Amino acid sequence: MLDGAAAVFARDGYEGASMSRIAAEAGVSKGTLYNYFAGKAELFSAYVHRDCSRTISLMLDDLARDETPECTLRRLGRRIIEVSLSAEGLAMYRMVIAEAEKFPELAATFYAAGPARAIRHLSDWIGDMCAQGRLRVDDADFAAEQIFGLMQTRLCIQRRLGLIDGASESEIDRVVDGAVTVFMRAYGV
Amino acid sequence: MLDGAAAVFARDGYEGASMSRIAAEAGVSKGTLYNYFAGKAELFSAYVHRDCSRTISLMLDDLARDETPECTLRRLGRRIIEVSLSAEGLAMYRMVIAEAEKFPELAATFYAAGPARAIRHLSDWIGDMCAQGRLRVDDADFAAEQIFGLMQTRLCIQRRLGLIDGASESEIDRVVDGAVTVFMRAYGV
Amino acid sequence: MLDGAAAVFARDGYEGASMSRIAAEAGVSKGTLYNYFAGKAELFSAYVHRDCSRTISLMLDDLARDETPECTLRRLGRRIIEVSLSAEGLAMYRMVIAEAEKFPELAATFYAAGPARAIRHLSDWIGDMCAQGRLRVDDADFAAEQIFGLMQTRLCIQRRLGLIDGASESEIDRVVDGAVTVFMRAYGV
Amino acid sequence: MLDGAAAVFARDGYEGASMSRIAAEAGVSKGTLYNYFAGKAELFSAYVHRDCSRTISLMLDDLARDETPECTLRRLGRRIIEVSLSAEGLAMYRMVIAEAEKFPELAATFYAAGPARAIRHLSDWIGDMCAQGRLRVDDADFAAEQIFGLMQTRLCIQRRLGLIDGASESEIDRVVDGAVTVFMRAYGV
DNA sequence: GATGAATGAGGGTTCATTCAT
DNA sequence: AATGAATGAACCCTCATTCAT
Repeated sequence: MLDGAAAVFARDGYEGASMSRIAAEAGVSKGTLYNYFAGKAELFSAYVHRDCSRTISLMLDDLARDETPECTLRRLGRRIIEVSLSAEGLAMYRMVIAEAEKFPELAATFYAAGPARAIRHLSDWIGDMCAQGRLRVDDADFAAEQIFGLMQTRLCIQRRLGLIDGASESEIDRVVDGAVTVFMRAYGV
Repeated sequence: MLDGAAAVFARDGYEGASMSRIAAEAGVSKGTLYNYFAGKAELFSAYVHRDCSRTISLMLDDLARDETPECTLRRLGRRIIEVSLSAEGLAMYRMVIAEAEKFPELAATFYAAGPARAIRHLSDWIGDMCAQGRLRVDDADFAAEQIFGLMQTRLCIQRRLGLIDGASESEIDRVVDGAVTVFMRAYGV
Repeated sequence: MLDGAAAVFARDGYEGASMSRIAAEAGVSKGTLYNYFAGKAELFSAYVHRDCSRTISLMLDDLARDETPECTLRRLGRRIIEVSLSAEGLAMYRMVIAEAEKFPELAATFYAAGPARAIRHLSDWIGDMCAQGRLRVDDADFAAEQIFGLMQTRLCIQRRLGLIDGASESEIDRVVDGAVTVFMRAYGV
Repeated sequence: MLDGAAAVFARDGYEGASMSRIAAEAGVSKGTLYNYFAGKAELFSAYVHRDCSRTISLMLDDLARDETPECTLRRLGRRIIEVSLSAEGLAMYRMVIAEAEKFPELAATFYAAGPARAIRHLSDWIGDMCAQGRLRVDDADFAAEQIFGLMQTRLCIQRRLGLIDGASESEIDRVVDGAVTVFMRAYGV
């Protein structure tokens, strides 16, 4: 049922989605939908809560640390970009942004599950690197956000606007390499 | 009439806006609205076309170049952030992102009027600086996008998610200074 | 349009009536209904306001006074009963009673247009009769209400419960005569 | 289970009540409700049948006769008014009146349990009084209905319309005394 | 015997759109 | 050129009812 909601919400957005279509997509009756969720808003909320972390957490799984700083940055950067470009990540971003005024709590959830987690992860890692004398950073949080910003360049912007449908490995690498280069020049020892 | 549309679309989004409310806001009848615009989609399109450049072009006006590179970067960076945080800029971004699938042409228009213009401007400036030997940059376009990305950090992300309602001068300066510092360390001579 | 509402409300009651049926009965679309009335409640209110006085005011028109007290009482009594037994009067009574909690204002309107008017009329007339020395009444208002109560006997009660569908002239006369007899014995000089 | 139905029906009326709320109020599942009652109509019917006499029979209990006629009339009159003003009596009256068309049998039940019983009781008593030479009445049934009508004055009407929420002892006494006075003047020896 | 998940028809309401005036 | 009355499809949601467990 949440899967049906996911499909329709992702395709039509919150306002554009109709409970009828969601019910049809889920293979249940409208009545059943309302037996499980108090209304459209609650269904939307449940869907975002479930898929937010599910989708975005792919970003941070299995990130080993025993590598060179550049390697770690590259791997994480690629993940960030891949998630941002994925159909699910894109749909989630669009909907949460569009309905942020109406569902402030969902926006907070999205931020915590996605950007905030990635940034915190990066920040911790930067702290480690500094302690090991491999980076020189004053404000680790801020530097982490900068990496994040550098990754959201070109591809992510254009994808969100529907100007591109995806990106090749080499295009992603180009962005990642550029970001890592800038970062290391700025903060490397 | 487009002013009425602007007010309602910005407040309610595309799906949430109703032709009735727009007509009321504009002080004309629904019939008149339809005499000038074929339908809601076309009205939306006309509104975005007009306000896109109008809002976003504030970003680039009066940007003199006879300063130090840091000064120029700072001024432009502040502009970018201010527009992104402004009510109009935010509303436009949300709507265009949300409806990018349905109105691909509007997304292209938005991109051209906003990010693309800023990036081209930056790119040209970077070319000049390189010619003057004050910067060392291989791919000027890419570097320009990186500046843009570094500016969209922290404040812009949170604003789009409704987590903050604005930012103080000093918060903006913090982001701008951080971005300029990283950029100059990476690309300064 | 109010005529359609009247027909459906009278037949199905407020809760039982549907805007669809009213629209069909009125020969307009549901949309048109909502162009004229903000909602079901307002339509109901408009209908009651219009038909309340329209229906009930038949009760008091053309009541000349230059007769014997008995004659006047009889004529008015017959009117009260006739209205109470009429299809319109009955439907109005049922609906207003049923929805009094939800539409207190309508109940007040109904009371003012119907019972209160009849009672005030009677009270004034009783005052005149006392001044002429033809009746001896302490509390004219109260005596008026008593006449009203005496008229609502047997036929009205049974009609409201659907136990009878109407009454013959002689049945009405029986109630009226009984009421007038009791009243005159109690208050006549 | 009938208690739950009683609470909800009395509060929301027949149309306004929902089987879900009744089940919740009764603390059973909707399925169970349908195991015991064929549907909403039958449940309503069962509720009215049970509570009709239960509520209204308070009217006639403990009415001793060994008093003066005025005393007896007063006691019975007070009872009639009290029941009519009570929350239960009022709710029952409203519902039965509103749904009389749809549930003619219930209206008959209500009439038999309430007004008819009171009237028959009064009629019998009037017969006794006549036999004892303390009253002079031609048509005992009709006179009984007149007493009933005289009691339903002022307070009952206004209560049914929601114009008042109850009445003080003295207000009730006023109505009762007035009714008894009229009746005794009309029919006393 | 009791449950509660499932249904689908219908509820009131909104809305983009049309068209005669 | 401007209007506003009219439409009907679609909206979200509620409900009486059924039935496998």
